[in-house]
Amino acid sequence: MLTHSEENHLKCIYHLSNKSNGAINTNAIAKSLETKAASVTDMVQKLATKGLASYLKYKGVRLTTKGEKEALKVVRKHRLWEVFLVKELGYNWDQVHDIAEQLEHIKSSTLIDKLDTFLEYPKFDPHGDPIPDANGVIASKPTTTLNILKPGDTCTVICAKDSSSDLLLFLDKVHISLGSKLEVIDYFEFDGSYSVKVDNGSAITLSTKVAENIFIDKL
Amino acid sequence: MLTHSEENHLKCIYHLSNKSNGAINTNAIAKSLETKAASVTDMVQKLATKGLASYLKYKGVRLTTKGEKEALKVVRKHRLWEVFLVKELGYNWDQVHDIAEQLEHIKSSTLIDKLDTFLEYPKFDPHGDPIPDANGVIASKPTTTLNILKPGDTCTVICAKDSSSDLLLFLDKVHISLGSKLEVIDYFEFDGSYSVKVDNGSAITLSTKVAENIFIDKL
DNA sequence: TATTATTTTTAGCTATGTCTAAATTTATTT
DNA sequence: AAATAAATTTAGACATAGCTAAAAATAATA
Repeated sequence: MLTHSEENHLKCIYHLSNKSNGAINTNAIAKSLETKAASVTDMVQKLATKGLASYLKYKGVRLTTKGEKEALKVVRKHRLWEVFLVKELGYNWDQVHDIAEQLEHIKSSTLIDKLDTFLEYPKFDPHGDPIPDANGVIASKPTTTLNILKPGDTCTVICAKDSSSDLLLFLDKVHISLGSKLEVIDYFEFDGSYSVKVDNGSAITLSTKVAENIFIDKL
Repeated sequence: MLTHSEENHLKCIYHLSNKSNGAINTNAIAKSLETKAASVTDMVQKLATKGLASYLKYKGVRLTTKGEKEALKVVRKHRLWEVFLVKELGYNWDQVHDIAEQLEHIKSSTLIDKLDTFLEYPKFDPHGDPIPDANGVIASKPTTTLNILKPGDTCTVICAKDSSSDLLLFLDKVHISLGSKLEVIDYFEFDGSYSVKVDNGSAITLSTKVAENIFIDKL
């Protein structure tokens, strides 16, 4: 059983490994976790002892397969809880990180899969980051935006490209949220706007600018 | 800010104070928390220093007003999370305690009230224990069962009196769950059975025995 | 009431996880 | 290549929260 601190270090190393390749520096971890290099050294040695990381003095850390598996579990929990907080409890995506940071450490062999089912197996969190499945398989970040769709196409909304509150307010007003199902009814060459049905309801109009800023999952 | 252990001790003292009156023994707390008397002494002294409990050596502890307020916050969190786990995630009421025991320690000034709203302000948890409101006001355990209702009366389901799996299975089959709205349509003198509408759906028949074992909140 | 039993506290130890400061290694620059 | 700078590790400290064993206080019993 891993401690909160061990899980945090694993997750941190996992994230840093995705940004740069090669082993991860003690200092980078310390900065990211807002702790001190000396403390990181201790934890990293502990993770190595447990077979979760490979560590060479002065050279940096990497996760082992086992360590990455554990890191992905934490990432999965964090992102699923974020979906819950935004989709179900009505938080904004910029408010949920600290709470998810705590919820990701809840220990239970069944909880997270039940939550996943409850949320209907979301593939992305409210920031657009992919959610690992129960086996630790993880997709890449979304690249498709609404404006590549043609009339007749359908999709689900993943997240906004930029999280300016102006855009969020607009989306909220037209009842587009995380996971909304959209159907493109029409496209108008004149101004590049779209007519779109939201969750099989009434059709609304979206400007090019809006369409360019909504990440989607094409169906 | 309280630690997990401090919160656990406060909650424990709160619960024991409701069972017996007078100050609470160190030993009773230790037994309840599955720890040792010496450890409890330490924590209790700490709580006293923080103004959360009044403590006299060898005489036992009581919560101060401040301490009881904090205890009630933890109880509120625990029970609301239990409702979430049962009502939303599909756990049985005998499976949720350990998970709620962890969730109750999540720190956030907004989370629990949003959860309360999401769950539509339940008054009782799945074990029938009352949930303190945001101000710490708490009702007493339910005493009313379905069999006191007359045709035309309506109520919401609080919980089952005994949690035998037979009864739970039956209730599940007829789609009666925590928070279901029931309307008594008819009562049959012959066998004491009831005709009841569940959530404004179709009418079903409940035997006297079932009716005697469902705690309700009369509307 | 004196004695024994029980409860509670104190004292001292341990483990975890953090820190600072000093020592060491690695990297950079002249 | 030597000197300096930066990064990393080690050593030693501290706080929290738990424990055991011994001491002290209280309760129960002969």
